[in-house]
Amino acid sequence: MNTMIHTRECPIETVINVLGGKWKPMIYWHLIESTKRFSDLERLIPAVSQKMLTQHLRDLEKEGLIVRTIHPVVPPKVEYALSDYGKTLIPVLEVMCAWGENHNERKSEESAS
Amino acid sequence: MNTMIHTRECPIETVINVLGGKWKPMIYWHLIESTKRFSDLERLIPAVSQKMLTQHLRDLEKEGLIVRTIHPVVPPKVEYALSDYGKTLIPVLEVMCAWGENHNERKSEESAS
DNA sequence: CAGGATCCTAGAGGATACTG
DNA sequence: CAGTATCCTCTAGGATCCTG
Repeated sequence: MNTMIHTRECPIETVINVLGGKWKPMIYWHLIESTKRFSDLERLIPAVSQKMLTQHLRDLEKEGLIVRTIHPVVPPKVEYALSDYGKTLIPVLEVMCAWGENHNERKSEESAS
Repeated sequence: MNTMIHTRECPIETVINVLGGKWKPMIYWHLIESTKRFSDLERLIPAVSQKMLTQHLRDLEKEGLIVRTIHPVVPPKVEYALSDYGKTLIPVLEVMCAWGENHNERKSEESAS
């Protein structure tokens, strides 16, 4: 495989596409902590619409980052968890998170001066 | 302006917002290599429109990531370079890039099977 | 409970023309 | 050369209603 970055789709865009949905980082973030049900995520992220929550979960599942488990009970019980592969994103998120926090502080200071 | 909104915005979203424009990662990526003129970037990123190139450059400048230097000559000469602060993003990009490349390969294999 | 199906809007981005 | 200024398109996302 060619590792000449410029000739291929920028891998950074890949990451942004994977996490780029409005609520995806937050969804992912909550799943790092533990497995969650659909209604858990709705409660944890009150502003998200059902439609987008569903759609983002499907996207993340399609990328192999999360696993959707349907328990055949009544009422329905569906659980979402990070896949082993999905966990490989955690260190990436941590690095991003650290920079993002610093950047937010920087902007706060600058608007306070 | 105060920072009353201390809802602890997810720092990951901060990174995504900073790099989230359609061409921002690519612009940034080219500037890592060296200082570039506006026309250089147009040539390096043929698909970008003038409008978006200008707009994204302004955004990146506003975030303090790049520096815009106007040389008072005729014809105009404007150069864009990473700021020292902007360079702090490089390690973050490298981590993202590594994961993104791996993810692209993974998806290639899966669609080839 | 965990969604699917519809309809609708805002804003990111594109196309084109013009200019100091 | 390095942009503005307009106008236009397209889609991510929101709101609402319905169901196995």
